[in-house]
Amino acid sequence: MSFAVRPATQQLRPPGRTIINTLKSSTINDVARLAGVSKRTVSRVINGSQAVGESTRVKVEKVIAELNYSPSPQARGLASSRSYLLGLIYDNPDALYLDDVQRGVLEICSQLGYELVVHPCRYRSETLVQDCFAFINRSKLDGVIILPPVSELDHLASALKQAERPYVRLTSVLLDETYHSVVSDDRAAAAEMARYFAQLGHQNIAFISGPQRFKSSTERMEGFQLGLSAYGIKLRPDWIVEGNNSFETGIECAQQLLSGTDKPTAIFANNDQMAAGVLKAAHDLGIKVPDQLSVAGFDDNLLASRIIPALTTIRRSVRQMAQLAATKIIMDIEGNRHAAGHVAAKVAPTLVVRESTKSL
Amino acid sequence: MSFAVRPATQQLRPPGRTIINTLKSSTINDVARLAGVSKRTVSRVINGSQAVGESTRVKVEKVIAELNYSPSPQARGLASSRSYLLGLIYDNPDALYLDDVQRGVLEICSQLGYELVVHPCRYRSETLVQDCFAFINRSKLDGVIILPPVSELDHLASALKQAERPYVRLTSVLLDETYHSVVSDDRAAAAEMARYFAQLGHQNIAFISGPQRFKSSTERMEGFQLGLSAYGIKLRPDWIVEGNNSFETGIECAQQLLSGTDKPTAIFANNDQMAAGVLKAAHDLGIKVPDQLSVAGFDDNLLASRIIPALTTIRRSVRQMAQLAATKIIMDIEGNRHAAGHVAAKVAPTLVVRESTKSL
DNA sequence: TTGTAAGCGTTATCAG
DNA sequence: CTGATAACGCTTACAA
Repeated sequence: MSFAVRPATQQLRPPGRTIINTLKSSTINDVARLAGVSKRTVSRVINGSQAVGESTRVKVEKVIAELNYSPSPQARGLASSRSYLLGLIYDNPDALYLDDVQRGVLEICSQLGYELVVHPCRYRSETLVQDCFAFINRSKLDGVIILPPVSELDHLASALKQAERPYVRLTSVLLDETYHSVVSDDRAAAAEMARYFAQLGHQNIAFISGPQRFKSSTERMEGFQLGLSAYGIKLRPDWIVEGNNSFETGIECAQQLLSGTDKPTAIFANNDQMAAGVLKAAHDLGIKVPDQLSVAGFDDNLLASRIIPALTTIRRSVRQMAQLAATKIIMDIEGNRHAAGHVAAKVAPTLVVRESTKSL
Repeated sequence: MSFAVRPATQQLRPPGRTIINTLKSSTINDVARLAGVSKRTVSRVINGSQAVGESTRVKVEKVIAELNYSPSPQARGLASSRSYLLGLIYDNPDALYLDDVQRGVLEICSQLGYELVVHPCRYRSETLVQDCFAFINRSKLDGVIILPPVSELDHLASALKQAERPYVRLTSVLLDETYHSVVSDDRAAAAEMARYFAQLGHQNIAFISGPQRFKSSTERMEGFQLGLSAYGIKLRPDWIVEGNNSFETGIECAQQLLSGTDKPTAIFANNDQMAAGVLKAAHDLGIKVPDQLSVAGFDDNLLASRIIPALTTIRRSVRQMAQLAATKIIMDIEGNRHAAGHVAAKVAPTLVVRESTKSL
């Protein structure tokens, strides 16, 4: 059977037509028929098999392009038990972080033909593991990317490992093989903040930590303490208070810290939300920031640059971490675990100095 | 062939085992075999067909529960050309809004057995429609939910309509059939803000609009003007300035508004981001908010309650809108377009008074 | 290098 | 009310 090749003058058609063509998708059979080869050969071309003659490949690719053909992920999945779907598992109150992650992951996904399915869940749920597996199985996800703090749950990870389901965890300390991990070095970042505070001349420094059950919290706290100790500064135990990362607890912790007779001259909070709470409390107490009190946060979320005074904070390149995670997981899915292990696993956050800190 | 029904004493097993069971999912054939009926009958039960004997149904359901069986969406999709996947199309700079939407949609999705696939896109792209269709076709999405401002693009909607692909648009004015729409009444909300300003005694009022190409911007502006006119107040033309909804343009617009000799005593901005910019500009100019200037925004995003002074603003129940959208689209997908048209299509935003406004 | 045929787990058709 | 049997669009042994 022979076909006249349609000239590429599609511009002349009404735009609606093109769209409809795109909509009613053709199948592998159409391609095979038009190219005068077997299904199997088309399949080989689609999957980039080496065992295809150059001229055959060109011919098939041409037909594919003409037909605007793209294989059905459903049929593909059914036949090969893959779905070309990645899952994103999180229980994250920070919408900004989440959005960054999604964009980063999607940049890679769309290049490699995967889609992203989102799944908020409850970190503290008894049935978290079951929930996640139900999610994964329901849509036969090829793999999942897990965001903190859920990513810190070792029992989830080991269940995934046991089930041989590819996964990558975004964490703030290495908890798993490098092909399962992308970590932001929160410890080093907090140490850098300590150094900055010390060089500003602060001695009386307070720290508002996040929940101690989160690794990210302990990493930041320890990094901060370590950094300070290099300058011979030690945090007073009563100037270490714990919040839950919310704006409200930031206010409460700050009130506690700033109510005594001797007050700290600088406060480092575990995240920007709480730092914003500190700003609020200080404002209400009539304490001027940064003149009487320096304040810093962690995350560099939207708030940080909008608030008055703008927050000195730590910026993590969440987007980049997400890209790395997506790259790794797709490599793993496609049988390249070894290579995935060699993709960068650690991202260094950076200090962003704004208006909320000042030398003594 | 006959099978002893396994007693339901799964609790006795080690928990790991349960998970693995859950992972390796059984098929419709297993269910059919164990229940001693045909595949077809199991399929009927799954899909809630009426044409199944009560005793048969019970028997099958029992086996399904025991096996923890759930049908493969891939196979289902292949056979029935449905994917049980919903798409979310947006080009939204506001991560908070996006997160709210996702949560709202997912609450409904998970109840009804659908998953959500996300797709950021570029509002201004020439190839937007093609991009969206490629996205839809690639994963054979059952339908899409479109967020503003992309949702305002009529050519996208009509292409979708022509292709008979279910969709729902979240907009700020009714642009489509009610089964294709969930709208937040921004006009009424802005009018309420006007009333509030007027009752506070303000006469010299300025407005920072969003881009006039967005319906949401024109709706809010017209609503505000209408509300004001009820009190005999008219906006001075030079006190209507246009920003692009960013913090930065909020600053610029405010500088312009506040640099003259006679200044407005109140500024209403099209969104919270710009209102935050106004706060910043006022602060830098030494103008006290709310003592010398009242400021209000729109959205009630995270920023609004964290900033100092906390912003008076308009809260939209985004979550609820998202739920309605998901409900409608699933009804439409499942052939119940008529019912979808009768689900509430309009959500009323509400005024939230905080610290940034004050009576004259 | 290429093709044939047998699934993958559902739903749909059409009898009974 | 129930059950064979043929799709659905693709991959994968197994040949050729």
